[in-house]
Amino acid sequence: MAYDHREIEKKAQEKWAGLDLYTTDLADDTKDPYYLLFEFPYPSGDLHIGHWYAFAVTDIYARLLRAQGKNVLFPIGFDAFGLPAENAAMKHGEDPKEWTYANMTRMREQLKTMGGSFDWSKEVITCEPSYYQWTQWLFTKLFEQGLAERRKASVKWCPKDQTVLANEQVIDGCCERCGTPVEEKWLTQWFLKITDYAERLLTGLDTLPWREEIKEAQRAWIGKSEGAKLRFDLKPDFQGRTLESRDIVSPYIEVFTTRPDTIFGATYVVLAPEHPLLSTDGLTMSITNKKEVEKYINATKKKTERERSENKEKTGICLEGISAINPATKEEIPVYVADYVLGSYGTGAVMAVPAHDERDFEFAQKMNLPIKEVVIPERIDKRNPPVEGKEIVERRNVQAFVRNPKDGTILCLRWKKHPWITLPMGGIEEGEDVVAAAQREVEEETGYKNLKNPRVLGGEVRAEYFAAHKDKNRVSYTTLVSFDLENDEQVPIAPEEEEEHEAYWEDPKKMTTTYMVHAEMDIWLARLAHEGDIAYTEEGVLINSGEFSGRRSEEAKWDIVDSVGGEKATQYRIRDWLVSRQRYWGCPMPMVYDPEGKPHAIPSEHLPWLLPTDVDFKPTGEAPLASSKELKERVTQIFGEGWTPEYDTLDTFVDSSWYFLRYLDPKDAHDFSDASLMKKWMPVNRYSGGSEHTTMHLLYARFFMKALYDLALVSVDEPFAERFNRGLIMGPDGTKMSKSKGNVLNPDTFVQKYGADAVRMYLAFIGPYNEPGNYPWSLDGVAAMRKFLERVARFVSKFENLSPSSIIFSGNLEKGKRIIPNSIKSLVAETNVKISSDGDRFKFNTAIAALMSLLNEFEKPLDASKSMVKDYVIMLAPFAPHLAEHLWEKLEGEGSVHEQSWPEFDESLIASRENEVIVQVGGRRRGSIRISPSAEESEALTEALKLPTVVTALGGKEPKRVVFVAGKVINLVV
RNA sequence: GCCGGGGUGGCGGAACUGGUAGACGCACAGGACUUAAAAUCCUGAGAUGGCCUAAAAACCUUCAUGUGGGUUCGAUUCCCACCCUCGGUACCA
Repeated sequence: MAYDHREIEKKAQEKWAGLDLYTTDLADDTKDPYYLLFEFPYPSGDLHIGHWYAFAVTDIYARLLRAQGKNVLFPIGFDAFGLPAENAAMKHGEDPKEWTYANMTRMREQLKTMGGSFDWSKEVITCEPSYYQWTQWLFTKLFEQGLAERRKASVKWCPKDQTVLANEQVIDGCCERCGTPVEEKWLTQWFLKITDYAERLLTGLDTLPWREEIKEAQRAWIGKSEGAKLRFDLKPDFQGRTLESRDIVSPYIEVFTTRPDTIFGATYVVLAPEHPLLSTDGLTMSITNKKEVEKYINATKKKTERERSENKEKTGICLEGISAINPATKEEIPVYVADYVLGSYGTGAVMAVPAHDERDFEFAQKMNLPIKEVVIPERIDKRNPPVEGKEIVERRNVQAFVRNPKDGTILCLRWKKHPWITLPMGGIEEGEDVVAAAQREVEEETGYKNLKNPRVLGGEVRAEYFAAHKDKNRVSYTTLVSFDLENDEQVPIAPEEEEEHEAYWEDPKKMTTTYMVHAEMDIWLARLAHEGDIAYTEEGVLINSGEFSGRRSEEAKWDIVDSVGGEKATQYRIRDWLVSRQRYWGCPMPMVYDPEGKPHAIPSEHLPWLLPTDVDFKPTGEAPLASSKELKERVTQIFGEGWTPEYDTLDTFVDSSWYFLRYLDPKDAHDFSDASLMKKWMPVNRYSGGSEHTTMHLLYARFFMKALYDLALVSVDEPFAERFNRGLIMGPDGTKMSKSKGNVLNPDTFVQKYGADAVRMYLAFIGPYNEPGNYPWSLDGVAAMRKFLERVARFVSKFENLSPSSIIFSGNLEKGKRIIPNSIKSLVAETNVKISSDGDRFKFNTAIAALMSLLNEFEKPLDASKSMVKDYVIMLAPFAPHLAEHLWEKLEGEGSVHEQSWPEFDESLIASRENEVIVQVGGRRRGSIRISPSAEESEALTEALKLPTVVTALGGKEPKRVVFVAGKVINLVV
């Protein structure tokens, strides 16, 4: 063992603590501020490899930035409220608070072995009253703004954890934490109105330079759709028949649709089982099959989220006795209740257009409802596009898809004067049936006369093309008809047909959009795959749509909305954020209820509103706080008789939605944070975290920031300028680490054996840190990193006790007055630049590779000076902070290596470096020449022609052309 | 299904805006040191074929960045089609 990591790590950590290196002076104006944030940990008990990956690798960047002269804020804290504390409490009879604090103590110890440059003086702990006082205060501010609202809602309930969950915490119909299928409950709960900010959360993304995949995930989560709200009047009009005034009876059904252009094809209307209209007396009185409808509704209500999503088979029931009027066609259409329509989205009702919506199509097929086509696809032929100035002829066409049942081949035509392969095809004559027309065309063009099983595959397709054989532009409306060949019997073909094309049987695999000339081919292939049973859901040309027929669907959309008296409407998929939790170990909601049951915010002088301790937290389905006598007494004492407490606690995501603001002023007893510091330090420059937080935490934090911005409490409305998602460290077996699999690794073992430096460097070396991916933990990898560090230590030790200006020449230990060659100086400069730029992009793997390469060069042997070696140690310091500190001392460096500024270098060393230029002949590499980057083409050519390999490759010929890219390549084209 | 990543040696990965594919490292093989091992150091290596050999080195040929096409003097990089894989999402009208 070349060095004793235990000793040097301990010594280095003590030295840093003594020098107080990592307490950031937030008021310091002499340096640029840089706020580097990572997601603070939950105090689960033990530091695992994932924590190391998250914190130690980010620490590299913190140290790099400091060396480069930034005033870096790199804080740490604990997201300390949460369910595991309570579960541990129930399992082992511990106190959640004690459990949590014991874990934090343990984790702090482990974190210190990491050598991270965290600023502990700004530690934030969310379960401390001094912190949650401000969580509560911010909540009351949101409440005053009308952004916190109490309402009865159908909520997701986890029967195991005995609590409600936010929509985001339900995955595949199961609880995110424990995997238990969730149930629906109808409860009065608190919501934060994140939907009010949906649009701003969406547009705000455009200004952020985040990776597209993160932004896309958020956009999808917000789920904006633009469409229209349209009214379908009901018949009979039962408005007059309302029995009680509390019924708000609308004589119409309002639907939300993104495709108002398809309204002429709406052949029925569907209500969600939760639709309020279904519980109004007026409506129920008019329904003649009331009992069956009620039965259906009750049955769907009993289904859990999971059961609904498992069984996608559509069910529903018609409301007999009433009907709706399609406002476009004025036709009377039936009204259904079906659970494929969601009560919580849009208006809870849809107009069903089976021809152009897959779900409606499926339902209509099952219920035998009419399917009316109103949009047809449109294609402009790319190979034979319409030619300007030529006559335009419209016609109705038919194409025949004739299958030979014997071998599955398809009847095709090969054109003689044009490079076309087509199906038998032609125009439909006046009054002729499409099937008859198809049959006639097959017979005329191919001679086959006996076809069976005719099938019309969907409706017409509009296409524009130039019919070269007729010298005219055509607008065709084509129908596809499929047949099976009955037998080979043929009639003679007319000579003029014979002249145009020949018939042959083609392998169906060759029937592709590129092989066949038809512009409609992609649509035909889709229809053939579904035997015509497919809804056309895209844009196209309107048909059967009254005055709008013939117009393009997207273009006529809004005119149609106007004509039926509808209005534009925007819907979002995102729901309000449910923050009530029936749990103990969380931030108490700062609310009380007056004797009438009306909620009031607890005034700030009573904050923090302390979490009671006389609580039984066994799961009963009731909030544990309801068992606290003290809480009730407290409320009575402060607010008076008849006032009652709120027993729910806040979702822990509320705690973590603003912690980065508190880091700036963690001890402030008068405010949640310091306004001037927030102005200076926000937004966070770079936020590093896991991809699992892309849609929840990140959206919540952005929402909070925007809401606080509107309250003039903060000065920017986006919290994070940059966001980098990191990957996952897998077990040695390449699978995700989990306790149940028993492949969880404790980093302490590795730290003890190889040292913290080797572990953190291995993690940084494993792959790019700026993109999510999975990296298996490899024992050999850590050992290898340790070997590298030992090599560094051995190399550096050669320079111990030498005078500062000394150099070692060619591995020789003698001192000498030698000049270091420029090549090695350039390499040092290049390494310097590479580490900086790779670090900025979070590509620590290649930065470390550069450090390794440089050491390889130093050891080759080449010349190195003591000052170069000192620079090397400074560049190594962010990656291996302890060893670098040790080596710095060995080199008689002043102070701490972590106080040194990043080595300077001469720019010209990089620019003037002689470049290798690749010599290619005909695009193939034939050698290389060394030439200055400013060299002209002629010089490069002369040099290139000296190469024997080039001479051979040219074979005596003169190059036709020379492509020369200075400093890179010269290509001799032959 | 839809949306978004990604497919490069035995493995992790590298290649900035089209210009030496495989940096750096692991694992592997051979060698040096050693009584031996460990440690350390040196060397080798995408595949294929050829040439020369006792064997190797060196040299050369061809094929190689998921598959098939295209653009280009030149493509891992750009375009089209497809396959696979990972992540997100799912009756959102």
